[in-house]
Amino acid sequence: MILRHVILTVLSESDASGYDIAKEFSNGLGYFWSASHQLVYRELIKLHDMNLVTFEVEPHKHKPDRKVYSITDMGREALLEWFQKPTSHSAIRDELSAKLMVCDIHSSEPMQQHMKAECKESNGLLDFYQGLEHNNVIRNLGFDRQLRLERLMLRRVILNLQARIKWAEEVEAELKDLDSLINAAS
Amino acid sequence: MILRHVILTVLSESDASGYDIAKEFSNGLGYFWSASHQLVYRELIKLHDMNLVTFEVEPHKHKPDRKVYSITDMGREALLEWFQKPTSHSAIRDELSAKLMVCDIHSSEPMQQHMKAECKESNGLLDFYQGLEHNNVIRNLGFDRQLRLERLMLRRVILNLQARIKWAEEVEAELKDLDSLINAAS
DNA sequence: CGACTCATGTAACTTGTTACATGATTTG
DNA sequence: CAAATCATGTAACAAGTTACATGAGTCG
Repeated sequence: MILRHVILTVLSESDASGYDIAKEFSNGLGYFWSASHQLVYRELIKLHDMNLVTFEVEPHKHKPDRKVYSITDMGREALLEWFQKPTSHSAIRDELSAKLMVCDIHSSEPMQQHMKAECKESNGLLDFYQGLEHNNVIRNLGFDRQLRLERLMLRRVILNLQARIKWAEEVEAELKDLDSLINAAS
Repeated sequence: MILRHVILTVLSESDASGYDIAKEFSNGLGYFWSASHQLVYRELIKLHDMNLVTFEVEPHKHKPDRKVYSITDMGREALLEWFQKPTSHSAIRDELSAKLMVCDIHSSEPMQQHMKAECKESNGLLDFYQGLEHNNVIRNLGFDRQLRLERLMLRRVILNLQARIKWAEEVEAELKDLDSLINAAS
């Protein structure tokens, strides 16, 4: 549902092949959505069935043919309708909290390891995205709308990572304290 | 995969029917995971096929029979194995960021409305979860392990909601600024 | 007397993952 | 000479949603 609209948004900016779109999920789109190439191809077929996109085959010598997709007027309408419709919170599914619950019946030691790994990984990602943000701010000397929107997307990721790191630190400290009580009692 | 282990964790604490477990997703489990009753029943069948749980039918007069599930030793092993295994970051999928991208080709006005709604909803949830946290802290006069773990789960939700609210505020302010530039130019 | 709770499920569908397949061209 | 890039897909599976079905008991 949402992936379909992400694809329509990409096609609103310029025509593209399934391959091009799939690649974008490793770049800019990857800030907020992920999808494998298989899924992209499947969704493009569905979008075509719904008359929201058309395509033309572009033959290539020495390379596979490309199917270049374009958005239709119906596609543009569908995109606008989705854009204006209220957004509901998606279901929470958090594996680390699920594992935290296991600390009630097992030693919390593995959980402390998970928290260390979470800090390390999230800090690595945070550095990366803050690097992109820094870069974005520098490039945006004028008032480029696209750059400013890109920055807001980066802000989302950054704020989320900071919250994850803070949580991991809190949990690690608290679990250490919990274990020290057990050791003191024994 | 994860739902299966959440169910095993519940059954580690006490035996329960599918109905009981499904109901827990509206209570404590709902802090970090969601699942419909249909899905819970289906997963219980799979867990039974894998010999990770057993069940006994408890007949009831005037009420439907209950299938009461218990975890097996194999189930306990499987749970411990999952608990100790490193956790990978789950794929990012954020509908609001996806809609933000549409602001590049449409008026940002609907997005500002989405941000207002997001603030309102997240603030409502934040109040609710902070109420639970307050309650938890008050009850935890001793050093109850379960209560302290519950509090950590609440911290996850709270930190995440605070990040969401901060982002929504930043986006709303920035989009207003973006629009004022357009109006000033015209 | 209508709605909610208790308690189980089936079935169709959607969304996403993983493994496999093909085959030419470019790069280290 | 192996690996990556370009470019398309099929097929099986896993996970989650939505709609439907049944039927007694309780509460306002």
